[in-house]
Amino acid sequence: MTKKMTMADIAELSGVGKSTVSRFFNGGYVKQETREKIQKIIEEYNYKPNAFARLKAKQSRLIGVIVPTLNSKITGRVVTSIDRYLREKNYTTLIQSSDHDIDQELENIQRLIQMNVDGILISSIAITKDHRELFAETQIPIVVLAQEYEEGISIIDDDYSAGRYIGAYIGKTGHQKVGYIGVYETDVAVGIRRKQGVIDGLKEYGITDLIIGKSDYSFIGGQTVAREILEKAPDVDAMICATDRLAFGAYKILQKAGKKIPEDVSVVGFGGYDESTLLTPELTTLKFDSYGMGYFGAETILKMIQKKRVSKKQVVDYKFIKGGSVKNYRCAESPDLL
Amino acid sequence: MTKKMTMADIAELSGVGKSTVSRFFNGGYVKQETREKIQKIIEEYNYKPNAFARLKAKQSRLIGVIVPTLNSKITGRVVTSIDRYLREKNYTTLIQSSDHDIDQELENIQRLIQMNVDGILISSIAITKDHRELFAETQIPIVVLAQEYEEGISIIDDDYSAGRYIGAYIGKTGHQKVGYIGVYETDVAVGIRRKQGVIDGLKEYGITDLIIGKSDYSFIGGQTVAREILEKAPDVDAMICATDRLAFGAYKILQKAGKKIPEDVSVVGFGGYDESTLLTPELTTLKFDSYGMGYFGAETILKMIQKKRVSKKQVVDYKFIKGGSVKNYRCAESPDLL
DNA sequence: CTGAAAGCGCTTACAG
DNA sequence: CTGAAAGCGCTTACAG
Repeated sequence: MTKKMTMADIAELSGVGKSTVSRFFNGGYVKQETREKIQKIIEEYNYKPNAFARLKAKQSRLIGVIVPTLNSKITGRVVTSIDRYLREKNYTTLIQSSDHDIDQELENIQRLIQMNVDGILISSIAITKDHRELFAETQIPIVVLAQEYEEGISIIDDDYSAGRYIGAYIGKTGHQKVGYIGVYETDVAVGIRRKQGVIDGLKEYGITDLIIGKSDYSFIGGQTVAREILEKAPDVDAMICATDRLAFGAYKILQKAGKKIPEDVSVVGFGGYDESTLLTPELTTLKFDSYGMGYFGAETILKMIQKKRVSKKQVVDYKFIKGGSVKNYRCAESPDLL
Repeated sequence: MTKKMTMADIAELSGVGKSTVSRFFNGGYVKQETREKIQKIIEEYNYKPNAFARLKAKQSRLIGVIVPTLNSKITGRVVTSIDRYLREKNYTTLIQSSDHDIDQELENIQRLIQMNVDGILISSIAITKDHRELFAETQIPIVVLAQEYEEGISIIDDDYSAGRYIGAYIGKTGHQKVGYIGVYETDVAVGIRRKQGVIDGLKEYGITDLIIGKSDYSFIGGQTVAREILEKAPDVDAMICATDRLAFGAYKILQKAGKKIPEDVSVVGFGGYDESTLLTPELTTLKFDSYGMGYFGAETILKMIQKKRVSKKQVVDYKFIKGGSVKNYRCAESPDLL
């Protein structure tokens, strides 16, 4: 393959028409004998068809994946999972990052549409009116990841239920003064639903007066809000953090302030990063099935392409991970009761 | 844009020929007046040309980026940086993950070549004979990231020097029995050069007898090797880890074994992840400039496309990050001397 | 089961 | 400065 081979070259070398070579690749009728001749040439020259030249094809076998950032543990897991699934099924994954910028995200959507992808998986931090308009205009199947999307298909974490679980856990263990480090409400899944779950979970145990702060998704942001909470409520005895990374920020600030975790302040997060088990004490957290989200997302988009039936909304599982960062006030001598 | 617009549509709507619209996008001669007419229609319909239909174009304005995994902090930084630079310059980044599989990586290279990308940035964990053959066959500019590539252009971390720095640091602080948690030697940069630097740095201080273990890049791998070292040399007083993630594994094992860091065993890594400052004690480590690597890689590939001169090898900087995981035996009362 | 021909959405000499 | 025409590497009816 010293020069780039084309389908015409392969056709000539194998002594067949190029339509036949095309059919060979797209699963059309080709006699076994012809098939073998083509196969031989392809292997000899290591030929791979140019996926982008399939201008007229109904299917491009290209799937676009849009992520808010390439810098996140969770995103890494989701995309890895998608890519594995799709590659297995002979699709090519086109990954685009929006770098937390809505305009860039909209641009990415348009670009992928123009690129004639067969489907788009989008993990957005917020579905805006512009998104809805773009989605409505196109025929291309779209699956929204991690955010609920009423007008279409989505795969979501069970944010409300997870939040409620954690809220109840903190209530049940006898905490009194609770701080919440959340994210902005443009992110409906995490900023609203997860938070609401936490609030409702706490309410079950009579805790209604919590201190709520908001942050972006950064380590620094977590620190800033933790500091604010500590100033407003020096007697805070628990910090619930919308993500593990925010919890990392809380750890940092609490340590600096000379507060012991969990003796003085309990900390809990959402995420279940590997690193969390290394903290002292290990972070109590809740792990969403990110690989599952990627898997179901990929599976669903392929089903949609094949016009199969898919559920409007699929909810992926989560798992509670008990670390040592939450104190049990109710039952100090047997903390494993919970 | 209820249907997909084509250049022909835009041409018709603006009352010009489609060659003119094409020229508009590619910086050819277009009269100001005509330019405005086209501009107006484009904005109205929010048209974006289909990057994949530029079959005949000399330039596709597509740059392929191949990474070993999407699951790494460092890779995330590098790719984010590349994507920002390229987007700024109006190029589209096509990210492909090899998922630590050489065959998949080779496939990715071929696929990108067939896709007619203008250039390829490849961060490989190993350059094999197959790589060299593929690279030699194509005319497409290629920049290798993180590995030295004698036959071409590369951007590398200064692995030897960094290793030597750390080795000398551990020697200087008076350690005696040193374990090294490295990676396999197929990864020349980390598996060989970084290790050699460590060995030479230690030698400067008379330490020649170290216990060397090898691992993949995983948390679990780090644990396994740390355990082995501990068995072989219960009196080990320092563990040098080829990456922070491996150091995390070492922390885990040492904690389990009841060894205090750094009183009983010092630990040091390479990476400089944010999380490392959260460990107790904070991990002493060395941070490579991954954003710089992405930036220089992107800059270099564009220069190559424009047939400008580029250096064969560019070395990105590193920074020593002093945590609290290394004990200074030489001068225990003023540990900040170093 | 196979090939010639038209067409996908764009770019590029070329003639004006 | 602009447009008609040919061509990029593929796919798809269609006729055989």
